[in-house]
Amino acid sequence: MPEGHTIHRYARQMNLSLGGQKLAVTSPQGRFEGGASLVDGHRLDTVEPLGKHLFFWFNMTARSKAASRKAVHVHLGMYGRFTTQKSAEGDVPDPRGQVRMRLLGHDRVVDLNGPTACDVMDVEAVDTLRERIGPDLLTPDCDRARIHRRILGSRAAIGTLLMDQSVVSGIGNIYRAECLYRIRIDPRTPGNALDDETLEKLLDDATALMKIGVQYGPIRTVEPDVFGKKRWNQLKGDERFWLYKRKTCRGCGGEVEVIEQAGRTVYLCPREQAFLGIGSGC
DNA sequence: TCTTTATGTAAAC
DNA sequence: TTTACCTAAAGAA
Repeated sequence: MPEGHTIHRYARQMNLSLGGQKLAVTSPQGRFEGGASLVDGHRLDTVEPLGKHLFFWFNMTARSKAASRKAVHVHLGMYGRFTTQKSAEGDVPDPRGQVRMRLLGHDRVVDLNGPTACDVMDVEAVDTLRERIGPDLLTPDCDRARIHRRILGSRAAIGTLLMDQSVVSGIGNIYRAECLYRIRIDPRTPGNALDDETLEKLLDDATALMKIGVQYGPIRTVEPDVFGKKRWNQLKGDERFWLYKRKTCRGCGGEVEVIEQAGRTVYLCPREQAFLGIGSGC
């Protein structure tokens, strides 16, 4: 389920299972053979998450040269996923499906299937890419002020802005709909109709929800205390949400409205979510 | 078992 | 604005 929380979760897992090790890097499927051979046999320093992107930083130190770094850049897109399995010498599991990249460490093997992007980048190329990616709410040094400037200075709809990865990175279609419902703002509200305080509340809520996502995996936007923790852990499908993909709103029981913004389906509650700005309340 | 749909983005029109 | 990428889960039959 790749929204930003999944990326942070993977980074955490893979730093634990592969970080600091020299890895055998291959492309069982073949589509990443060239890239894999560049980093094969090198040490994985760290796995860095940024929005919906992951960077596997390899130490490329050559015998006679100063240290250099290269990154395998991965974007999962809609279908991509990593799977981690145990492995031992002489007992490495067969790749399942179309495995673009396989990372083999001391006792774990990580397979990457179905990514949108998987390529090797040097430091400069990563810096260029970084410029296109807005602050990540899950990053400790997240530049909230920059997000405020972009949103409060834009006439575009808040629902569109939240999905624009150059404005704020990591939020996907589920968190967008659910956060806007939770603070009761209509997704069509222009960014510049919000005030500082409301926007801060929105970003705080998104951050809190995504942190829960990093901890548990599947997205849940309903508070644990509504159900009791045991039940909460077992919520499935649209039970986990207020609105997303639901026919009725969990809050008021009314019909959920479905619209489209920037080519993606948005769910909203027309009774509870307020449209702010010109024309509201008239 | 088959068909539809999706948490995303970039390229093509 | 639409299509393509590529995979698996969910829904329909």
